[in-house]
Amino acid sequence: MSTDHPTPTLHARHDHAHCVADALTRADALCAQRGARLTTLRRRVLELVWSSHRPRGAYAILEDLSQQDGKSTAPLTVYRALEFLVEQGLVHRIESLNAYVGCASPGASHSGQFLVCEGCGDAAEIDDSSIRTAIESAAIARGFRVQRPTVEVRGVCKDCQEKHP
Amino acid sequence: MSTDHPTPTLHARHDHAHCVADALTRADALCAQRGARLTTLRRRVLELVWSSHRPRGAYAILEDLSQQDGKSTAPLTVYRALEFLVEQGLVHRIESLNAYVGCASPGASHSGQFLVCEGCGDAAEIDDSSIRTAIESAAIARGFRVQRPTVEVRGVCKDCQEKHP
DNA sequence: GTAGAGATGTTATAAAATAACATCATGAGC
DNA sequence: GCTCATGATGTTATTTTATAACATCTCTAC
Repeated sequence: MSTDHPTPTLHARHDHAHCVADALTRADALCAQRGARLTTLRRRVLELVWSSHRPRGAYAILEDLSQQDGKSTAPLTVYRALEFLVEQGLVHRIESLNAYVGCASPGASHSGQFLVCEGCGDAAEIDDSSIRTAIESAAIARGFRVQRPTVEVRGVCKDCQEKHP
Repeated sequence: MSTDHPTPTLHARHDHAHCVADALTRADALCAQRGARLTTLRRRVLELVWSSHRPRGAYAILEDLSQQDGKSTAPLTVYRALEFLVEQGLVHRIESLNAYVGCASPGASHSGQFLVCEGCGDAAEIDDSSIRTAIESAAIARGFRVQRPTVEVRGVCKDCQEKHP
């Protein structure tokens, strides 16, 4: 499932280096505050997840990791790091892509809503309260107790629409 | 990932045989109307998907199929049938489970919203207009064109809550 | 009846995820 | 500082999920 997207556009114009640095700093702070151990490996995996705003597969991250180190790493290593990062709310898993993406606002709510562009592959995290409450209401109406809502909307982002009119 | 759930409860009380027969009849009608070929194989796979209201993995269906026939079937056979059924809107894929479930109202809208119970494993399909419009509005606000919204809500259904208070 | 499209069969392989167990590192308590 | 227990990582093997490439069959339209 190598989804080769042309170029990411959704966030094309921003200072991505800053964006990553920011994410790492917030992760450091959050983990310190919680007494969670953001080890070197986990931090590196987090950085690799953040290397773009496109969800990345575990094996893609694995490759990066292996390449950086020269030696090859086992899948489990990456999966374990990802598991930790997801638990800490630093990374989200995009179910419909079997891939992972950095969380835009760790520490906060976490409804897990994404607009996934078919064009560029970017996944924009949103946190729309009306979606959240609509889901909650629908569930309550059926006596269903919500634990983890997943919203993944496939479509085409603004930039990609402009490119291909 | 063998999610062995105790017993399905969400739809425990209904006449499931009737439920399946109904689904097959509607599928026949829809495909006839569209000129789509609901072959014997595809119909059998549809029936197996409907064997419960729990999403079933492709390989589980494959096993059933092989067992029924004595001879073993190839995965691709099942995947191709499922692909057809999903295209026709007769079956939905639950992304977060890598599994398939019969569509409650084929031919109709198809927003693809599910309440997935962690207890019994049942996936109740809902079609809540306020969820649909909330997603649509959120997308529009960001210039995003929606193609396929996916909503999969993990939680605990009414019956399972009553069982484990 | 025949051609052609679409459906299925067959074999092999890729991609994604986990299991079981060994070893290593870190930090709390002494 | 040392020790031990806990948690993190390494290693090897395997399972689960999904697709590729190509051959053969089977309907349907003509």
